[in-house]
Amino acid sequence: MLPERFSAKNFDVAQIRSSCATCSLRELCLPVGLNDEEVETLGEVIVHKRKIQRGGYLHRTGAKFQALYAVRSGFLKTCVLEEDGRQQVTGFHMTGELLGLDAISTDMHTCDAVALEDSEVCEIPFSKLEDISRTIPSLMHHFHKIMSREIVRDHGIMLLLGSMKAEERLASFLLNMSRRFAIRGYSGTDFNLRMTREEIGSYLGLKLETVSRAFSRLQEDAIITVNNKHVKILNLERLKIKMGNSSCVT
Amino acid sequence: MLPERFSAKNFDVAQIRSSCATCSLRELCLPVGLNDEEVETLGEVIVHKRKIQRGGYLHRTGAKFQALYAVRSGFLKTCVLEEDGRQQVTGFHMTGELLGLDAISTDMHTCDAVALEDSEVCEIPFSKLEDISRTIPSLMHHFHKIMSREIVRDHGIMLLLGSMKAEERLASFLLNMSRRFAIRGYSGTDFNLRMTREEIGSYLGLKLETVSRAFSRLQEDAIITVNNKHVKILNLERLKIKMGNSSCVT
DNA sequence: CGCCTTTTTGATAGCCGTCAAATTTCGTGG
DNA sequence: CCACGAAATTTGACGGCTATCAAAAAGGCG
Repeated sequence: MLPERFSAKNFDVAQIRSSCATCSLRELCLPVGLNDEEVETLGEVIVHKRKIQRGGYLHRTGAKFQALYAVRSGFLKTCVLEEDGRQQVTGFHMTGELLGLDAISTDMHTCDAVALEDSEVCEIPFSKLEDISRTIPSLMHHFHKIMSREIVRDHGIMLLLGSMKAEERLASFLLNMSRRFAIRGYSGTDFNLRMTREEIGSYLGLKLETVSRAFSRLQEDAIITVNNKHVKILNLERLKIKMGNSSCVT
Repeated sequence: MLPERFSAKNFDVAQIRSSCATCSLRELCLPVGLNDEEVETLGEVIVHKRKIQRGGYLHRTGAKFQALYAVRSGFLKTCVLEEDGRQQVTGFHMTGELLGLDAISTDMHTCDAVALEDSEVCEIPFSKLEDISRTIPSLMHHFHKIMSREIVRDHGIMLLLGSMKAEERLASFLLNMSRRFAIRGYSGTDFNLRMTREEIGSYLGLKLETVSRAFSRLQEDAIITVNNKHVKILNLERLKIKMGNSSCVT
């Protein structure tokens, strides 16, 4: 059915399907630590990427769980909704990060995942991932590490929500963003936030006005400059001091 | 070397080592959903239980990760320490629950685990668990569910810490305790808390005085009675209303 | 260019943290 | 078994941080 030029001879099928092998995120994402052959195997079960435009949903609370998603490009948030309409943002997700881990427990997604800018994700059917991880121990182990890392991250946020005040929370948040941008090759001191003050506030357990005031305070102290969503970190060290010496939120 | 009566012929070795097969927690713990043969296999890798007396440490932050622990009896807390001495309790752990999941990510424990009463745990060497889970798909899947459930639980606590006020947090906490006691066959409306007001406060992001006041308030409203660590829930429905209609913390 | 959303900033109120002291409970040793 | 001291709990008074309400300014999208 496919035209001649797409036959296996001329075109690597694995690359059509997912191209883990050639993906620039190979060192950030699920394939970390796998050899070429193993990456190939993994790539074969991953469904071609799916696009979500800004504001669109990757999945909604209650939807049947079938696949994990790896962020290929873009930026997403996950949030749990309360009956009274309030939402709590549980995370922001950048390239190479895995979404949907919460859904394994009940076979249903327990949160909404919304794209904050046009995004692409790779779809990883979970049952297939479990299948092949039986034959690739390093993949299984790495997957366990990813889940564990999510737990550690959540504990860090619990610490933040349970014991920091507004300015410390924001400093912690900015340092976290900074580090994650830097890992991906972007500037860790000059970046654009994709989320609103309200979303930051929801994530940090603060009201949007409080977030705004905390931004202004950090700017008055000449630690950062803020112009709407554009943030420049002028003094990383002092930002770390503002955060307090509490355990780093990963 | 062993006296005759301990030879394999007279005594089931698997039972000496761990007795998953005969453990009363089989339906709460890691073996959920396994058949007899699989439980036997699992039981063979589990190291004989270890006792921790009240106040003792199961593990400390920074300790090398080698095994997960299943609570056999007793009650423990996990907490992360900040440099300035403050501690944030990240969880309370009852029989059948698994500890150490956070340590997989870095091969080091990221929190302290302390027994709040004399406790026993089964030690599950993690590398062996991964080995046998390759041959027992249902064990692997169940393990993934357990990790995922921990993530969902943490998200629930983030919601609590980020958006509830003191009385709602305490109500939520009491309902959670109630449910977990009930699952284990104890009364869900009449129980003794094992932790101090300070530990509850740390878990809920409140100061101990605030926890005490919230207890008093619930008692004034005739929703519960409190005598020190002894709690009776007089009106479950009204306690649920106090919590607000927010998503349940698991 | 104009409308709507987002952000900023101010004023005020309320919840919770802090400090303090009294009371009860618990653990240890006599 | 009782007594003593340390730890935990309760309760009050007060202050500070953040939420709330409000309005103006800035930015984004059609």
